[in-house]
Amino acid sequence: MKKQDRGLALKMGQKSEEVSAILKALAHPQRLLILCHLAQGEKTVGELEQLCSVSQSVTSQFLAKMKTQGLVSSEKRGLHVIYSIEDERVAKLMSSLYDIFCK
Amino acid sequence: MKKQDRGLALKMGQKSEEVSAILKALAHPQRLLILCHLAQGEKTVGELEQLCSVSQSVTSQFLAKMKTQGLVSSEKRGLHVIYSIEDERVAKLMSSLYDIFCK
DNA sequence: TGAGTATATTATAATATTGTAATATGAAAA
DNA sequence: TTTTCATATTACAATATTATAATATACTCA
Repeated sequence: MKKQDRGLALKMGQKSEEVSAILKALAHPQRLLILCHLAQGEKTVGELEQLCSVSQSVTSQFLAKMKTQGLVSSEKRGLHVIYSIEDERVAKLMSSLYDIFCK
Repeated sequence: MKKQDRGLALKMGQKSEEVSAILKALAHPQRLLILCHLAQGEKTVGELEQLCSVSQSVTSQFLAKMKTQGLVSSEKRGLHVIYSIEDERVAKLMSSLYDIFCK
């Protein structure tokens, strides 16, 4: 094993709880889609429901959990609640996923 | 929404089942660690057990499932079974995760 | 104020994942 | 050929996730 590789494994070991928790949030077809749309800009709950074909309740539950995790943030604007990606690492990850799986 | 962004969302929509299934495989602290070590080169089951502090049974179960998914492959060599990453996209993803979360 | 709209919350059943313990297999060494 | 070592498999209890349906909140507008 090369020196730099040992470093990689070590750092991953320290972070594996945090990183796997984030991956778990993305590890659902419709949550992944929700984040994919949010990666392109803020959206209301209703927009996400339609774009991703997820029920009102599930959309709201998913967003609430991801907000608790600090992955997204929300802002009330009139009747609507607008969500955006809060964790920059999630934004980067979505971009990598696009590069790896969709090009 | 920009044209290129609609493209991104569309492609992600088509792929979201497959991609989220792969993410699910990584979305566990010790499986992530296993893949992190495999990303640095082939390893025996016993090596992975020790490197990741996972029981024999669980290590084997995790590897079996990831093999069924096509993410890793195995080869018997003498007494040992050696695993490696089979899906190049997983290797790329591990590398991206390192860049995003460990730098 | 009252109706309608957008979102959140709760309870719950169905299903999936996780970890443990015990046992099985199969190759190599003694 | 029996033993030992490395890995795989199985059964199962504990826990977590998912989706649905029903209800609640809270804001806006007539």
